[in-house]
Amino acid sequence: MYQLVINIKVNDNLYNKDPQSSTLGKKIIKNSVLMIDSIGLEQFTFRKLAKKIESTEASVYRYFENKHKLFVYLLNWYWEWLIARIELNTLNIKDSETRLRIILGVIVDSANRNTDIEYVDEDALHRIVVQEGTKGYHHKTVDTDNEGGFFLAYKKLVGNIASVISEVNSDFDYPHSLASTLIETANNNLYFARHLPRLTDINADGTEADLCKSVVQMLEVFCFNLLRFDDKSRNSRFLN
Amino acid sequence: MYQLVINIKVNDNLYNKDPQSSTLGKKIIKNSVLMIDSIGLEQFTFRKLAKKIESTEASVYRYFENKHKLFVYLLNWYWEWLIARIELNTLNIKDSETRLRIILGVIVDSANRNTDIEYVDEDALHRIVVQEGTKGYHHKTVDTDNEGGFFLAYKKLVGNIASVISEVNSDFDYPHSLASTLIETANNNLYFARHLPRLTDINADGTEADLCKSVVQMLEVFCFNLLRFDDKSRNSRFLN
DNA sequence: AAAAAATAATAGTAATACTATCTTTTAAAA
DNA sequence: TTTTAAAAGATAGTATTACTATTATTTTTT
Repeated sequence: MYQLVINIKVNDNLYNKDPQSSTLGKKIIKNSVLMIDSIGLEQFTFRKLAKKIESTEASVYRYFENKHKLFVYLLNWYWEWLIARIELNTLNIKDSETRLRIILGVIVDSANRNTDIEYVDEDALHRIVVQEGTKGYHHKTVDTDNEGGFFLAYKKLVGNIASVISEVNSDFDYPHSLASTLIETANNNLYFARHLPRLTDINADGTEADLCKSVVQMLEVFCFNLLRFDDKSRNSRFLN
Repeated sequence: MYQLVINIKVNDNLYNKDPQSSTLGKKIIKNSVLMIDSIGLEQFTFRKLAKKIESTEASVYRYFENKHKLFVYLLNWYWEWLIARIELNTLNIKDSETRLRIILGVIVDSANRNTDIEYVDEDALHRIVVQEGTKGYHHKTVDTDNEGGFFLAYKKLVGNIASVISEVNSDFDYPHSLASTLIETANNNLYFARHLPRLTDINADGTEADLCKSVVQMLEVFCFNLLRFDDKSRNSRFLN
């Protein structure tokens, strides 16, 4: 057994001063994650954060221009971390269908990890992404944010998954849409199972692990049935 | 040609005083939609709204306890309107596959409508749903909101679509998840095409109508390929 | 040991998200 | 047609948010 220390690099337009470069910076990241997880993005303020870390609002502002940028910073951290975990977990795996299956597992579950960064609670961050992730890009500033490269990591993640999808079935016309849909569907169904159960067929009565397993199973049905059906050569094999 | 006047009924836990019952109330609804569409949910405040309709903050508060409830009210309005449009457009249509096809068209496009309510700009409301819809339930108060019945309309909408899905393929195990995924995927891909094109394969270069058409086409692929493949009898027909 | 950089302490501002109260206008009931 | 009740308007006030600015004190680097 071994643990890999991953160095997560985040787009530097997102901060004034790199939070990974100092103790205070890391404290800001760590406690932002914990606080947003416990009180939600709306209730989270720099004032409350400063109080918790026994620093001052002004000091927090030296790292992040505003709450939105801090939040998008955290999302980027998550996306980069997903990219890294996908890469690690599919290393040396030749068969693209197997790789896609592994990807689905990694998207849904933050548990099966072989990485560890001391100042970020990955489970809390994953909960944040599930609960509030879409607020990062459903925002009036999305276009300028996008120009600033705030969503490059998400695009890269989707691009990577899309290329595996295309390897599995090169005839399929919507690899990017399917990739983003799989990610969003994973998060939505985890959220729905817990809060709005009539919007899903997944149930959240069992353990956390059971829940993840059912979501992965469902994503596999969505993904592979769709891709297999759309493989025109395979269809014609059936039809002949 | 005829126009149907639909009466949209919204859960009365969402307001203090029914906005549909007075001129001021209707003015609040109408201008909330226009303002949120133009400046976004975050920037929208009761103060700005009051100024625009030449009334006072206090008067707005007499109708809605807070911005969140007003927003969820608007979402309910949209969901009820979708339910009504789906019902109208599938009236007398026997074949469930055709019904599902029609549903996909209605979800994506607010244009092909045969209803009209003078005090709600449906296109603006549709844009709001696409841009900010998920904020209605991705909220710390989701559980109490849910107990108050704030999401009954969305659940009903998903339930209705799910039952058509089950009619098309009774073997399919995830009708509710597929229904909610189709709605969310429709909205996401409209949004992505306009703002984050690398997250989708749909392109937004053509007209609004073209965009909608491509999204419907994609949803049809997602939906029917998935359902056809999962029809076990059909598969075995292929396999034998 | 001096200079530079980071942080803390403190203060202040405009805007937000309300609550409260009182007066005037409008609409419904007697 | 009056009376009365409800709705709306006018005005004021509060705690919190989302910042900016300034100065003093530490900490780090040279």
